[in-house]
Amino acid sequence: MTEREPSRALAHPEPADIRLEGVLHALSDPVRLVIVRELAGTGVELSCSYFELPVTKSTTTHHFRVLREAGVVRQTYRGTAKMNGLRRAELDGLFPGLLDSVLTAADAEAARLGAPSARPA
Amino acid sequence: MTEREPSRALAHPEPADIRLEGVLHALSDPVRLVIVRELAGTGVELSCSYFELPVTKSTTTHHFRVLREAGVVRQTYRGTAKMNGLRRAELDGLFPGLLDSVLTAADAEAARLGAPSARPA
DNA sequence: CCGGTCATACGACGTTCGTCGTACCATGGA
DNA sequence: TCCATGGTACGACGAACGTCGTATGACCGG
Repeated sequence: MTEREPSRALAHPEPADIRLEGVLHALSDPVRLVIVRELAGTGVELSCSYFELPVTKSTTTHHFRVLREAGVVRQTYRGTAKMNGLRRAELDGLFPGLLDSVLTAADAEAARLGAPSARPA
Repeated sequence: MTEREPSRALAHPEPADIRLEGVLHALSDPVRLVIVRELAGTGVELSCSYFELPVTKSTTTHHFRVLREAGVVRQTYRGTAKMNGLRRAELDGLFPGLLDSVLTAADAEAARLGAPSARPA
C-alpha cells in the first residue's frame, strides 16, 4: 500500500515465481500484446510514454503493472521516465520458445487481420 | 453413407475466426490448461466425464465451452457422451509452434512445482 | 416405456478485469 | 525556486469471469 520508502524501486517476480498462467493471461489482452510486440520488435527499453495506446495514462500504467507482475517486463526508473524491457532471458529459460511463438502468432494474426502497426519495418 | 448426423450440432469457430487473444485467455486458466494438457498427452478424443477436475459438472461444462468457442478443442456428440479433441492442425496452421511451446511450458512448470499428474509422453 | 447417465441451460453470487478521472508525487531544467 | 513533464494512487463503474445448484434435455439399455 503506502510505501514511505524511497519507493523508486519496483517489485519484480523472480523467475521461480513466474507462472505460466499469469504470463498467458498478461498476454491475452490486446493492449498488452501490442506493448510486448513493440518491445520485442525494437529490442530495446522503451519508456511508457513512447507507446501510443488507445487508452488513458491511468490504464497504460495499469497494463504495464500487470506485465511487470506477471514477469513479462522489467521496469526501471531513469529520471522521470520509466523504462520497460522484455525479460526475454528469464522467459526463454522458463518457457523455451513460448515468447517467440506468441510473437510470431501475433504477427501472423496482425497480418491476417490487416493490422499495420507494431511492425518496425 | 453410414455417417450418422449428430442430433445436436455444436458451433465451432472457423480457423479464420480464431483469435490469438482468445486462445491465450482460454489457456490462462489452470483448469482449462489441465484439460488441454491431458488432451495433448493422450492424443485421442476424451469424454467430458473422463476428466477428474476440482470443480463441479456445471463448471466443467463451462470450461469446455470456453475452450471450444476459443477454437482450442472440437466437441462432438457420441451417444450421451461428448468427445473432446484438440484442434491441433488448425491451431498449428494458424499459430505455428504456439501450442507445443505452451504445452512444453506447462510441463516444465508442473515439474518445477512438483506436479503429481504430469503426463510424460 | 422407463429409468439411468451424461451433459446443458439458466440463474445467482462474489471476484477480477479493463477502463476512466482526479488528485498527487518525483525528477530535472529554466 | 518553481513549474513542466512523466508517472502513480485511489476510487468508481460496468462487464466479464469462475463458481455453484437445480432443473431440464438427450440418449441408451433394459
